[in-house]
Amino acid sequence: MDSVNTASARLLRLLSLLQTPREWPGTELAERLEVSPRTVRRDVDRLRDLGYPVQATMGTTGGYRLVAGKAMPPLLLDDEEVVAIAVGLRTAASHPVDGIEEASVRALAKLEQVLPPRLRHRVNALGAATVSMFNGGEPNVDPEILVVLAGATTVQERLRFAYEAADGTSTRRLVEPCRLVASGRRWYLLAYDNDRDDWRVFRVDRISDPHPTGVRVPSRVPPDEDAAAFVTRKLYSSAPTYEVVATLHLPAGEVARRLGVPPDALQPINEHTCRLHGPGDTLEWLAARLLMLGCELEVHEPPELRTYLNELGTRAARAAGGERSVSG
Amino acid sequence: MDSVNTASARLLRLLSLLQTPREWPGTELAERLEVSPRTVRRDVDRLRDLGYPVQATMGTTGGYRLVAGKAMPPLLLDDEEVVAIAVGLRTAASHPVDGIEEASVRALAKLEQVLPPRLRHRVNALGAATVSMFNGGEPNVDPEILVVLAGATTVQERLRFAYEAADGTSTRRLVEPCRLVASGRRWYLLAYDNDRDDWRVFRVDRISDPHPTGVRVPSRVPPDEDAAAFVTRKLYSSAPTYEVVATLHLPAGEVARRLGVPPDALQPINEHTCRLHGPGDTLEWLAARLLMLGCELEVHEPPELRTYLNELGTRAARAAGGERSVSG
DNA sequence: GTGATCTAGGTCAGTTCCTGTCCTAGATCG
DNA sequence: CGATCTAGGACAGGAACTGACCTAGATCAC
Repeated sequence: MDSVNTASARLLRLLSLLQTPREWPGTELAERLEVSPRTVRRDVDRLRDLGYPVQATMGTTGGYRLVAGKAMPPLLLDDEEVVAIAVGLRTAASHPVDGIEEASVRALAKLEQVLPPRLRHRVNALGAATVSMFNGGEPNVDPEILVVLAGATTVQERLRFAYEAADGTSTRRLVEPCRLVASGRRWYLLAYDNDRDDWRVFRVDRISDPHPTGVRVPSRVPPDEDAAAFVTRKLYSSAPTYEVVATLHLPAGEVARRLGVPPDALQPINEHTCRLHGPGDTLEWLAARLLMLGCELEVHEPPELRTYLNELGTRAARAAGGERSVSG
Repeated sequence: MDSVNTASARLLRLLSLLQTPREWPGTELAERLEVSPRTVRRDVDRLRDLGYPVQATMGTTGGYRLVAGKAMPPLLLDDEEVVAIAVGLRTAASHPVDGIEEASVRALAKLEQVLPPRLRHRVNALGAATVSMFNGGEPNVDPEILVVLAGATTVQERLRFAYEAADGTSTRRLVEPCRLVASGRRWYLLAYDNDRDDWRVFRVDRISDPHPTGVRVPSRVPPDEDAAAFVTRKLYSSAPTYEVVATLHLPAGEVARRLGVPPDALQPINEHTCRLHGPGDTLEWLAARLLMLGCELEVHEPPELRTYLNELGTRAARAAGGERSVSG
């Protein structure tokens, strides 16, 4: 049957077994792999030579197990685990608030490339239902599109897509993608626009129907050393970004832990109060983050946030039935 | 140098190359792997025999690439991708709102077992700062603890930990873990308490300092067929869980898409209005989800949510400087 | 259409490497 | 102290791998 390539296939199966969080006696491994215990010992040696540290404990209750080493071994995952990882990566990519956005998308691209269709369906079904609480009216980034863009960027392949401008008009673009950058809660694509013969920054949530042309192009030198800096520079002129100043009636340490902001964004005022000073992307996001701290606070800047909080407050009061409650 | 085990190691390297989102001509693969092109073709055949579909395109621009097949190939990830996955899984495990909580934790356990120390540090540094917006006063679940519990559960290994009861008193427990269950936004451990000689349900966020004893115990038959059902039954008597009834001034389809609730939780009232009827775990969570829809709404049940919304509304208004603005 | 470039795969000989069966040594636990 | 496990050397037969050379078929650029 599948008796092909016995040695390599066995090594992979052995790796898969050893990744289970338990100890495997050599005899049991020999049974499972249908070889002699001596061969198991040799296989373990082979894995060690490959750089994967197999720890062995001696004595009656001993056995083998894979432990943390210098390099990551190939991950052998079952269906459900793969789905869990894919869903996690999708939400992480849709809500870039970390420092690993590009890596998330790369990993997602790598994973989706080899994701069996049945698992892809499950991921889609689950992903649609997830963490949609963030997009308070904001258009969300489609992970599928991100994956396509990331692929085209790493391969340096010409790309065609439809782009909806701020005024609602839609145009078709032909670009050479350079880098995918996350800023705040949004994704941006830095690319050279072949029709306009200049560098452009595209908001990914306005890109639809991306289509790799298959044409690979030589790497064009980006306009600036740091792509992220270029995107930021290009964007601060047009996209609204808010600079928040607020007084929070909560210890600075507590706020730092809960909001995960850099330490220089917080100035302690006294033991129970501190001042927050940092950037924000959307009003909804800012308001939710601040209110869910659960403490008293005063927002000083920007005025738009104060307006929004006022509106949110009245809406919450109306939702609670401030005027008249519903009859039963 | 590392010329050990040429065939197997080469297969893994080939897999790693083919997982990159690009096309690899056979000659280039031969160069990279330092074998003849004929051997590359044979290696590709081997991979195909192992079940990993290598797609080949012919012609001048042709080449090999790994595509989606029936089974997942071993994932070969670089450092940053691993960190991204680990962070994504941690947040997913801390906020179980999907249907794949157990799989997330299993995958996380598998990954953390072999995570090199330097990567572990990066994951810790990033994970601490992430998505802390959710825990509006609620104690958060420590992913590390989840991983330990999951490991002990799958291995059926006795476990010792400190447990803080609702009244604040802390006791040490010795249990045989049976299953880890996610319900709402919380994690629960179903286990047989060896001291009390009975089944108990522990809230994971109240468990600290878990310690596997290394003693493996035969699988005890759980009290009920379905562990989740048992946990639910045990919990509904003590833990507060809310049943929400609300009218939302937004089309039912839009709400379903944004909230990700099951279809039977929504009844369309008219074209622009629908009624939501579903469970919720904490008031903060419910309020945030509903308010971030951005639409007008009325909450009918539970009364606690209406009280909370009222309080939130006044707090938002105060934050906006409803009475008097700050002097400049 | 023609040629270039790529995948696909058969055959064959030399050689490497793998495997199972012995064996002994050392560590650990009850 | 004995049982149980890992660790690893020696050896012989056999399986499998590799490179070289060959032809066939598909695709694309010119």
